[in-house]
Amino acid sequence: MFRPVEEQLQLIKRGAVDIIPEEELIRKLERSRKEQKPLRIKLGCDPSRPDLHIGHAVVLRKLRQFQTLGHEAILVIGDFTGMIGDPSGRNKTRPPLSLEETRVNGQTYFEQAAKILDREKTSIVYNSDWLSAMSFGDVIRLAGKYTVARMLERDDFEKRYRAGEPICVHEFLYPLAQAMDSVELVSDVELGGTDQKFNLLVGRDIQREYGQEPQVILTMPVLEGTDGVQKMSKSLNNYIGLSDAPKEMFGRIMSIPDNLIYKYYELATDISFDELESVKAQLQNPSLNPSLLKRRLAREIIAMYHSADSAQIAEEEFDRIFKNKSVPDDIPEFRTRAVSWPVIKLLTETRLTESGNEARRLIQQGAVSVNGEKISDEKHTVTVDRELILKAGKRKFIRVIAE
RNA sequence: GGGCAGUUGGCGGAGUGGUCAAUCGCAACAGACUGUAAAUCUGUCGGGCUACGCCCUACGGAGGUUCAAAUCCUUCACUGCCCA
Repeated sequence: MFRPVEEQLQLIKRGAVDIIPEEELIRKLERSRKEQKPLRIKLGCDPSRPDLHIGHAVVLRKLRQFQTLGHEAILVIGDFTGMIGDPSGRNKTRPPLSLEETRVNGQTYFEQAAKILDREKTSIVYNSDWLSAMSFGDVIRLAGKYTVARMLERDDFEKRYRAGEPICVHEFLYPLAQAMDSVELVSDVELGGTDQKFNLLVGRDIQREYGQEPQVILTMPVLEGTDGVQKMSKSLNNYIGLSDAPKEMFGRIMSIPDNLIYKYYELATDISFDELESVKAQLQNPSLNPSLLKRRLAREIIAMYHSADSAQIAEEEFDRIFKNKSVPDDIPEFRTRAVSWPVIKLLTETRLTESGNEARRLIQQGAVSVNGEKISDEKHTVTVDRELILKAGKRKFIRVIAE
């Protein structure tokens, strides 16, 4: 049933940053194979932002690999911890959510995660099930097992503390709560991004405190967003969402900087080791246009979450708009009875621009056109005969139709 | 409980009575160019307008001083640091 340990290890290590400690993982794998008993692999997720992107997918895909190897995937929806607000990787306290909100988000989360995981073989658990049952006394006893100095070892806590930024006491409880999840689930391995390393390690200590064999931790790199610098996240608007339409995905992938191409291939696609090597070699070849590799990357990713066909359609659409500078297939419509429209009014009314001033600015910058003809006079009046295409900037179009 | 410092536009961060819709950096947007919605360069970046000038709203909240306040005073809220 289980493949040889060496073979398993090769797949498990792909892309991983840390496996701590690796010998323990090997021991666990050996035992699992001998006893024909799958390892329990835990992945916690934060339901405060339920829109998954390919950055989340990196670690979900790792969980999927464990499933493929026959191990048991446990997805912990942090509905309870969502109420605390994990400050990992952020320098600010997050606003807490209500339990209901986190439950709803958790469901949404799973729906999207199911694009990657083997739906039938994934256990979904909500940590409010056990955490909300803990009494204040339980919590104090738990808190007694860790020290403030150790908490302050965590990089972001330390930074915030030094910078004189607020750290609330409840934030210290987050790693402990997450550790209790591991105790409750008796996890063998816990996955996470490198930014989760501290939390995962606390899990080991607390499991030991509760008389369990500590979990092995495995961290995956954090994927930078389309800006190429910051961690992919929705709030920075540098993400590629798993539910994004193919066209949207294509554009966003094309906008990543060249130096991220390899990383994306490595962490976000399933291409083989050999192909990865070939991508690396091609990137080093100065006569080869990197945009070709980006195109292929975009097609690979879209094929995973949509289909190969929609990937091709998205690529054609991309060329039509940006290479040939023509109008996309389906654009929003605006119906009107009025025949004469001052351009500025039409731009604001159709929501192509936020304000009149913005409309004026765009006209001055030569970004506005009607049926392909540039409008340079901000007092211009547009006559809506039957229909026309209004364009503001390179990505905003609207079809204006006379009623 | 006491003392000190702080709260500025999406973010970071200048500005200590008029010349401040607020230097600068990042992000964003536009144009040019290109190998792509990369990079680079240039410009824009609160709202409204009868528009090279005018009006409105805005520098944590409320009130006050003043011809005039982001800038001074009072008070409330929040945050950090130090002492207890």
